[in-house]
Amino acid sequence: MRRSQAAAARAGESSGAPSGGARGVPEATVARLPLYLRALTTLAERGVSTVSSDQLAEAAGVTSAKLRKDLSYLGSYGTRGVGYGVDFLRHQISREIGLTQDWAVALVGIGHLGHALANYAGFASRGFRIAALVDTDPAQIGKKVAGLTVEPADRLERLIKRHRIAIGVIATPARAAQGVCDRLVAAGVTSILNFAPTVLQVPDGVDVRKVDMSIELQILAYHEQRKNGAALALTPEQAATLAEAVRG
Amino acid sequence: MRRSQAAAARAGESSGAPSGGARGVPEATVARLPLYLRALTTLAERGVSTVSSDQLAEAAGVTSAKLRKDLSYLGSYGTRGVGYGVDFLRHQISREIGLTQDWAVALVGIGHLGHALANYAGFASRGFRIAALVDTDPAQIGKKVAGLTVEPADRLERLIKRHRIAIGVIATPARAAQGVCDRLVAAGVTSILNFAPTVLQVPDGVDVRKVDMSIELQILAYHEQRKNGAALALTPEQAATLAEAVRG
DNA sequence: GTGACTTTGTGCATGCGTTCACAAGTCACC
DNA sequence: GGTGACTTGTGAACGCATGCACAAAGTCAC
Repeated sequence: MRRSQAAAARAGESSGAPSGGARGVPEATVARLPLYLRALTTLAERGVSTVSSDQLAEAAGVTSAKLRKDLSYLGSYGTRGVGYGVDFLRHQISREIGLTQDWAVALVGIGHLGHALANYAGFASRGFRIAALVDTDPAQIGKKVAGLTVEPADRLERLIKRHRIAIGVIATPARAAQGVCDRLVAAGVTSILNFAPTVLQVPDGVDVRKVDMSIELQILAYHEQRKNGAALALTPEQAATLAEAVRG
Repeated sequence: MRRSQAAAARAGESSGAPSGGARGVPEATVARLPLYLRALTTLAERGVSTVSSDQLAEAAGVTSAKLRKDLSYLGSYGTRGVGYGVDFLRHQISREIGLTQDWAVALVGIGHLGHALANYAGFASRGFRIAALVDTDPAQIGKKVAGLTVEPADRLERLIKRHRIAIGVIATPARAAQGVCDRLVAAGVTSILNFAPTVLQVPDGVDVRKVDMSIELQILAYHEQRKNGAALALTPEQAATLAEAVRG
């Protein structure tokens, strides 16, 4: 049975996981761990060996109380009166997220965005290795992108099995996304990162996360509208209320 | 005074907005409106003129209760016993988000990702118009990308003023992002969409949203780790607990 | 060893978001 | 005009996330 992306992702029901899973880190915390990890990496490169929750929170863009509570879900990795060991904490978070192992990723859709993703260094530097590039466009197939050959779509299943790929990235046009998604899932992929502007339907046990620039822009536009000239774009009701207020 | 991206964005304190703003649509709802809008557009193209909350919820990947509550913040735009008028609702949401007006956008950083963004059709089809392409790389400057000429960075301020740009998109490497952000803000930009893997510091009144593929992948990896072989990657504590359970 | 100081870890309160369940309203059909 | 089927809009309950405030636990100077 298929369920919606939002239903599965939001509810944090990444089922298939042993219920109760470990110590049960809240979803909101999980989403911030990569942020902390990045801040810690920056600090480590700068030669910092110890950091307080205040400093780390500042670097990660959160409050120190939130940071401490987040970290407390992982364990007691700090030292009172001192702070956190940068390298130690970095390792703990890496392990928690699962970055100590290597993740093979399939990238489907080698258009402009696919090219950008294939060449993005941020993947490789974490434990993510793009193991397969796939496209349906005959003009793309066979071409070398970021050191890999673009394969035709019908090899998808074979590639996933051979490279033990668990994560798929969809960078196709919207109309092709659900089909690609279905094939990925059928071949055994259980985590999908979707760049196509579509809601994907997946069965239980498959996680979907989406990255949607158009939606982000629209959210910004909403707030922008309220800032400048809220008066320039009034709803009929607002206009009426304003008119009343002025008269009254 | 500078505040962190997360602090400002999460708290929904898009300050600068008249406090209380309109009827006060919750932030979580605002984030879903674009989803509904997209689903409605698809339905309209298919010739559907009326839709129930169940159907629309299915298409948008949310529950019908959530959808109805979300829409109720905008007003009573449905008809009991019937559903929602597709075109009417579409227009109402568009207006609420602010898509009835044209938004000029500046795109800074014309690398692989910048190219992909400049060519992305999803922007133009909504009310977003890329009005300026800016880069520091001399090799890029002067080139035509998606019909626009790439301008040098020192023209940033002038371009923003001339085109009345309120929204900036940052697609530079991480190390350049904060500098670009500062210049955008200084020139009057009050909404920023950040693709660089960095936490941006901005003053009150400026909204920042980030799109970070590396973080999304890490969140997927976390859940993936719990699914397959949770046994393959045990923490010391988990291993101990397991061992005990087996013995006991 | 002692006292002053620093910083973590956490119980508690608060607020936001989601879900449930149902009254109120609409339509079609007889 | 009345009846039954259907769907919205919303009050109320619940649960998750955040912020606050402080005890617990450590360091450092002397």
